[in-house]
Amino acid sequence: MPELPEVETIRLTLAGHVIGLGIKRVRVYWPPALCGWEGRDLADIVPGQRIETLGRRGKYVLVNLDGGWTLIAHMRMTGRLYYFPEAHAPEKHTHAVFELDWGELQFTDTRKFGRIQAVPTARLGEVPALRRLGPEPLEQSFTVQVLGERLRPKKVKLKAALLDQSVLAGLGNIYVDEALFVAGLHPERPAAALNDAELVKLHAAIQTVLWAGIESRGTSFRDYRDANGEMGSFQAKLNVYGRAGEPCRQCGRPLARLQLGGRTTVFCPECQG
DNA sequence: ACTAACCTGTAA
DNA sequence: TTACAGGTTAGT
Repeated sequence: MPELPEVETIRLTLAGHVIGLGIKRVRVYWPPALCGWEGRDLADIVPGQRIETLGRRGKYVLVNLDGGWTLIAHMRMTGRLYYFPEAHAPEKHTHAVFELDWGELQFTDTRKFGRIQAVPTARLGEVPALRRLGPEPLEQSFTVQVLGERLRPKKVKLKAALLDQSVLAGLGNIYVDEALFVAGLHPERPAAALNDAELVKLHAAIQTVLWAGIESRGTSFRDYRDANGEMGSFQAKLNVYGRAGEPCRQCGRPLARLQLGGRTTVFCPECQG
C-alpha cells in the first residue's frame, strides 16, 4: 500500500510521538511479522533501547535505536504503524505491540505481507533489500542526468522500469501512473528511448507528484493510514489512478486501462504520447 | 517478461 | 464465486 509519500507521512507522524522514548517490551501476536538477526529474536533485542531517530529509505521506515540496532519496517500492501498514547487493545490483525516509556507502537497488517526486521546499525549496508535500492527521487543528487542513466540500460517498458525499486526507490503503482500522466508519457514507451526533453519532463513530474503526495499526507485510496490513524487526501487529486473509463481531466476523453507486468495501469491515450 | 507465491477483505 | 487490491521475491 504505502509508497514514498505514505511512508514519509508515517515517519513524520510517528516522529512527533516516539523520538526519545525507550522500548520496554515487545508483545508478539504473529511471529513471522518480525525478523531477528543471526538467531536472536527481535523481541529480545530491542527492549532497553531508546528510539533516537526515524529515517526512510524508499518505502522502508528506519527506526534507529541507541543500543546500536535499527528496525527496518516495510508495510507492503496493508501494513500500518500506529502510535497510541495509552495502552490500547490490539486489533484483529495486530501482529506486534512495542510498549514504550509513554504509550505504545502497534504494527498491524491485514494481509500479513509487511515485516519489521532488527539489524545492527553498523551492518545496515549488508541488508539485501536496502542494497538493491536505487536513488532517492527527492534528494538533490537525483538529477535529470541520473534519471537518464538509470533508465538507459533498461530493456523494459517505462512503467515497469519506474516500478523497479533498483531503478528508483519509492515509486509504486499510484505515483508511477500519476507521474507518467503529468509528464505526458505513454506507459508502454521503451524505458531506454526517452529523449532529453522527455527526461526533463519525467524528472519534474516524479518530483512534483511525490511532493504533492506528501503535502496531502498520502493517498488513502483504501487502507492507508498514518501513525495517528488519519487518512491522507491525495486520492481527491489523482488524475488517472483508479479512474479507468472516467474522463481525462485535461482533454475529457475516457481514460484507458492496461495490464503491465501484472499491474493495472491507467492512462490517457490522448495526452500520453 | 510473465506467473505464482505470500495473505485477507471487499466489491462485482 | 471470482476478480482484484497501494509490494516484493523467486522461479520459470
